[in-house]
Amino acid sequence: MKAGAGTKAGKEKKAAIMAAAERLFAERGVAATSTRDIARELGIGDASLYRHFPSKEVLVAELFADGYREYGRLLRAAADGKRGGRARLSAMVREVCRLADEDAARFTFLLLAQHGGLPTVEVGTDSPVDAVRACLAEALPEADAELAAAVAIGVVLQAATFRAYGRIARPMSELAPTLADAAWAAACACVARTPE
Amino acid sequence: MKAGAGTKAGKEKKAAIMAAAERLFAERGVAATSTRDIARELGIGDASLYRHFPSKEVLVAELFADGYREYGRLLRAAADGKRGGRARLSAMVREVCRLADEDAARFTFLLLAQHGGLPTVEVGTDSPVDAVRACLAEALPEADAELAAAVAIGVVLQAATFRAYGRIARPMSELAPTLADAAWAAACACVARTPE
Amino acid sequence: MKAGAGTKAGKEKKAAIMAAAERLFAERGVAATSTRDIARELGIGDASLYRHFPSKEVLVAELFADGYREYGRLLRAAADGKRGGRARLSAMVREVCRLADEDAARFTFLLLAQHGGLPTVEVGTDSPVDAVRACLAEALPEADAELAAAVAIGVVLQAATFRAYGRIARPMSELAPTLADAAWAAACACVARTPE
Amino acid sequence: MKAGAGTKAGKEKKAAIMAAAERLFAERGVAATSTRDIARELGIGDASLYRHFPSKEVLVAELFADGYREYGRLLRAAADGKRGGRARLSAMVREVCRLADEDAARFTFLLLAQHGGLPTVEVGTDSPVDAVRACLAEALPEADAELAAAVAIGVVLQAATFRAYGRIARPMSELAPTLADAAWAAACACVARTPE
DNA sequence: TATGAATGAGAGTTCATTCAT
DNA sequence: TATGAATGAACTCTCATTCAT
Repeated sequence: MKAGAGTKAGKEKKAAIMAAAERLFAERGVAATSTRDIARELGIGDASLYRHFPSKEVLVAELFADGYREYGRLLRAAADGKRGGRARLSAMVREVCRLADEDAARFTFLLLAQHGGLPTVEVGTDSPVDAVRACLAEALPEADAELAAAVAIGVVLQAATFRAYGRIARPMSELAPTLADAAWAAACACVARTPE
Repeated sequence: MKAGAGTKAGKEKKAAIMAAAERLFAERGVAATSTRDIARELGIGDASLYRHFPSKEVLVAELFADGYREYGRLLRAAADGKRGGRARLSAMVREVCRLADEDAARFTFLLLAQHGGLPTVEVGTDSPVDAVRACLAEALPEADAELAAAVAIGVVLQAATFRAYGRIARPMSELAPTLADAAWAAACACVARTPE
Repeated sequence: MKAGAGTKAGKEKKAAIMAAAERLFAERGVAATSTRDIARELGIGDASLYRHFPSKEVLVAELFADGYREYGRLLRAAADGKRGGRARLSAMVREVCRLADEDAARFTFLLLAQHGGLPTVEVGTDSPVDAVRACLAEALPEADAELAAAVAIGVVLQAATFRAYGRIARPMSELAPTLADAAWAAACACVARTPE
Repeated sequence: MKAGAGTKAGKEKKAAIMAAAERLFAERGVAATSTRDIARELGIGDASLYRHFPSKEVLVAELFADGYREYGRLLRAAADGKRGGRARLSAMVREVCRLADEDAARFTFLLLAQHGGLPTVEVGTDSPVDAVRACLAEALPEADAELAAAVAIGVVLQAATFRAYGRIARPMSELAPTLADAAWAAACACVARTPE
């Protein structure tokens, strides 16, 4: 049997490693999580990781790139059926809040954690950030798209950060309508500004 | 009597260490900066840091607490003369943008970097976050103060993050008016559910 | 019945492994060549080597013993028809030079590389070293045979080493006549103490 | 006290490390000697080595470069007073034999061991090899200097190798006169050859 | 006070080898 | 038979910290 790279069992193991790593990275940060920590979490030897990933750096990068792309896809999908910038942004915000609630580890790792500059990762225009930017660029053509995206995203992420620090108790999904309004309002404020 | 930890020379040295550490922490992150890096930056021996700080953790905590308190003070001072929530928030945003432009290292270290959960730091109610929260709690008594603070802060910090990643080129101070409007609009959206 | 270790296909595989290993060992040294390197070179799985060899050490030993014996046989064969010590040594030198040119990897592995003391290998009196020693012992009965063999061999091997390091450009075969004279002269100097 | 790099005690320690490393490298080879082995030999922690050398590679390189240069110097010094190529070569051979007997570890490390290609080391024309080459180039201007050096050096080094393997029992110094004759004879054989 | 030296713990990674399939 | 997965041991090297001077 000359199976290329990755038996079924192998792929499952790889997925298990990624899941465990993601959880630990979200909890403690990438730098504070050792490869041994990840292995111990899975009950395997530390050297076994290296059958599935050539290095910790690649593991982090792959994890990040995969998740980031997936998030971008989900946001675009959420906005897909909606008409009007406000409704589309609203759908995206709702989706983000759902993701934050349903898989907190992944959300934290992807959007709140610091990965040390991520010099390796290049996601192109698949990212959730770009999904928001594209939405707002279309809806508010007179606004600085980058800035509008920044403020809209900031609204949601900072709420999530407050939640992570325990300053906010309610689940994100409950906050979604309010955050959607706030994000839209903030984005709108980026229009019709005569540069002083 | 040689320069001691309590003397003028001692204090200067301590300040120099803090400044160098802050710069390196902002550039590479706390975890990626070793005590030796800091010492080398200053041209002193690696053990000399321990004349002024009992541990790296304390250095980080002190740096953070000092800066955080100072930022809180500055924000409150900026808002002091103003009347009305909107004007007060606006002044705070302007001040934050000025700080971001004038000492990027400190700003990045205090507001953008992650310090690994910061479990040691306890700033009480002196923090810039609480300054914003207090301002909005007074101005928008019907809003969830914590949430309003989160969205207003998120607006500004995410813009700064985009700038740090090179997505936004203009200095923060130029963006300040827009960000002030956006922050206020976002905070207002946290009141009731009637779209303004 | 699939190809087994004793079948024709099995023997071919084993030979392929030995050839690849020899090349890599010569290029990088034994210690710097991993079993995985060898497997990858052949496009087979890392565990497959162990179908043919019980350990890396045995692979090295077998490779060395085989080659060494073969070299001894070839040297003896080269000298076989010749009369007189000088002619016999000359033929051996020529043969060694031919071997160096024709299969540099094998030559380097067998005669220039160090294998870490080679404690496992025991070639008895089949070795090329002993072939030279026997030749000189017969031709120069008054000389210390071991020493005479050493100097004669050193003449040729050091030339090959210089070639390996790029200090000598011409192929060994071109140097063979000169090296034969030099080796003979050196061996003769091991007789008595009367300068020839 | 702002001593540049290296207290007196520090320099002694560095020398001790180099001596221990040299001995182990000679005994087992560079690859088979771990940094921990060296540290254990000295009764210090493994991390302590890194206060004196930035890496194992640098330790090896420094050791090699230092010793090689020293050997070159000694060979040139040994030949200095002598007149005539033969006498000069003879003095060099005697000196090499003395070095082999007096500090076998260093001799083995420098001249017999394999350091893995030594890509880092660049000794220029200070090396013992070049000392021999220069001597022979002057004495035998019609010979290919590189080849003459190779054969002369091979004579001595292969004798030393035989000794290292236990094939020769007498100390090198006893063999020196014979080896000097043999080396000179071999070098002379590189003259007056009409390239066939 | 300031420093070079020292160090135990631990990092990421590689290795030869075993094992289940 | 051939293989991907697994692994314990070992590797080089870094870190925050302590200590003698």
